[in-house]
Amino acid sequence: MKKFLDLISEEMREGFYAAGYERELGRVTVSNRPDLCEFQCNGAMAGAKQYHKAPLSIANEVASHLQDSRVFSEVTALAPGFLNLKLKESFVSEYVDEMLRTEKFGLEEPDAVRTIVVDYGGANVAKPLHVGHLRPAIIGESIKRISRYCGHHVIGDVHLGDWGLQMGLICMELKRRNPGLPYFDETYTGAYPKEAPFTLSDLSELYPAASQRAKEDPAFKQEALLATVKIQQGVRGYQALWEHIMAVSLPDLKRNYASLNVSFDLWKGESDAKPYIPDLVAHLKASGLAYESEGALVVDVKEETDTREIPPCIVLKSDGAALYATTDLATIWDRMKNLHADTIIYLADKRQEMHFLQVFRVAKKAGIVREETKLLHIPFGTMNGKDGKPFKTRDGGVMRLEDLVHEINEEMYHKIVESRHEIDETQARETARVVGLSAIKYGDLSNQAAKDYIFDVDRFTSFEGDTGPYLLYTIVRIKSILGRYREMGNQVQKSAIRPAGNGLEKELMIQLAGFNAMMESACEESAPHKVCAYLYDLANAFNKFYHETKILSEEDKERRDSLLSLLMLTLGVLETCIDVLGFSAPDRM
RNA sequence: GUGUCCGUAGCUCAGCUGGAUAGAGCAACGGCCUUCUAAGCCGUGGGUCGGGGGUUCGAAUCCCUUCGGGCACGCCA
Repeated sequence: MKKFLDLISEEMREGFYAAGYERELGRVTVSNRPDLCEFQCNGAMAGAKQYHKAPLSIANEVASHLQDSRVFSEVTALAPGFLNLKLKESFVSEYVDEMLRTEKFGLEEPDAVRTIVVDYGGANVAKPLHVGHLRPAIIGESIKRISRYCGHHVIGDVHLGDWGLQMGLICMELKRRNPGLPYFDETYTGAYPKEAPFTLSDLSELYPAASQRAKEDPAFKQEALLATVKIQQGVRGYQALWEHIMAVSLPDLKRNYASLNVSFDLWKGESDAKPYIPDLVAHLKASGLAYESEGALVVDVKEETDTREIPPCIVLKSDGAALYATTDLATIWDRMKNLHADTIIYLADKRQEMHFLQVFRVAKKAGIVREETKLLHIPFGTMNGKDGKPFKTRDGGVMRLEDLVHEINEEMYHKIVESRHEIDETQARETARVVGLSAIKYGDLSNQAAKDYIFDVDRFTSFEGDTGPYLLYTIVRIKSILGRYREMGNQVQKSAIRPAGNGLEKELMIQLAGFNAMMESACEESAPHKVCAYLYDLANAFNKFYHETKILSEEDKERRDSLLSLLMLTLGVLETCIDVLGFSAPDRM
């Protein structure tokens, strides 16, 4: 289906053309004065200069040519040259009626289907997931779902951080505590134990300890760097330890991501890029781009138009070890060769902007990707506490993701039990989980990704106003009406949606009509927060309508059927939107 | 220092390809449940859009400048 606003603009363009002006001036936008009109066109003011005429007289001429429009019920010219528009009830209801009967509510398939790889930005396997991992997981999941819904071929890759210095640090901290372990004995040739010499909670303590020590003790850091090289070279004992770390971490990571309703098509990591590194390095050398500088292998990436100094991208460290840029480049190599990616989207902290700029430039210059391949870094801001400083728990540590989810679920559970005494324990727990997830995800996604944001548990657990639970509540209300209608012995079916019976109904329809345009732009811009804003507006429009309009007690059968169909459409659109955001609604709450 | 992002109501944020009276939510205050879930709806108060210039018929939005903050700037990720 054509987009609603495009249809309206087309009509307006004809108006301009009929009055003797160029069509392009007829662009229509949503009104910013809802008290005056539903839509507006500012083309008369834009065209005033070009035609040497007063904007108001242009507007008047255009308006006079649109008096018998099938789209507009009212076209009013107003000083200094606004065209204020109201739509015909029938035009709106016909569009919405067609949405109800069209696949994906009228969202068209893309002109070109792209293969999009979403890189969730590498949760570190060296430590349990903490609240800092919330954003890439939630935003990445949503971008994946939005793109997929819009018809693209999308592959989500968790891309674990499993090959860097953090692994070497853990090994050395372990060695410091247990020097006798066979992994560190290079003459040892026997089999290594099957069980890891540490548990998950050991791991969560080993890494911060090692990281701290490395800062204070340069010798320790040197050892860790060396250990990292050994891991990368596949030295037996270190390889075995690496496997232990993975074996201990992975189940926990999977469990945590699952609890967020986040899933991946690929569970790859930086280490999976290993096989492509030799080819990559050879290619960079052969192409003449890579050269040795201060012992390291680097590629220049600065460009004429740069407004600042862009340091060269280091491809291999002077000790021969791979680093972040190496594995990222090799991973791009892999994704181009084996996945045939058209677009790669990276979810990573905005502090990594320079890194991605360098990597992307090397990939382009070296022809690892095609000229038209899109490499996109979605930077997100730092998560701060209420004091505006990086978020810490009361005792100064990082808050584990698991604890946050638990805390929110508890809060939701109490709320549910409080309002519905008859509900049984299991059901209340399950509903709490579903509602809690909406609170976390919507709370995160409704903020613009790139900004720093205040992490406030109180805000996440509140359920009034612009929150996930508010949206679910709206959905539950609609489900409840449709359910009641079925209980009365009726079948819910798609009847004709007839022209709106009141202003609030019409506003609801207009909101619904904006669905396809919104979804397309959210996809184009990788902007889940646009879906959130739309969802909130739609839920608002529905709740206002709901408050004024009795549906089941409507006497006129045709009108009642029309209202029920409008409800079905609203429900469908709302559920589609929350689905692409990565959460779902219960039947009751 | 250079670059970059940001500064909008008491708090958290929208709005930024220039448009008419700058919007939500929270918090405060006041209404609405015998009627499809009140996690809702309606209303009141609250703003020099950091400051100053400029472009324009028109600027929160574009340009310049200034102040304040975050972040990044070669072998971490």
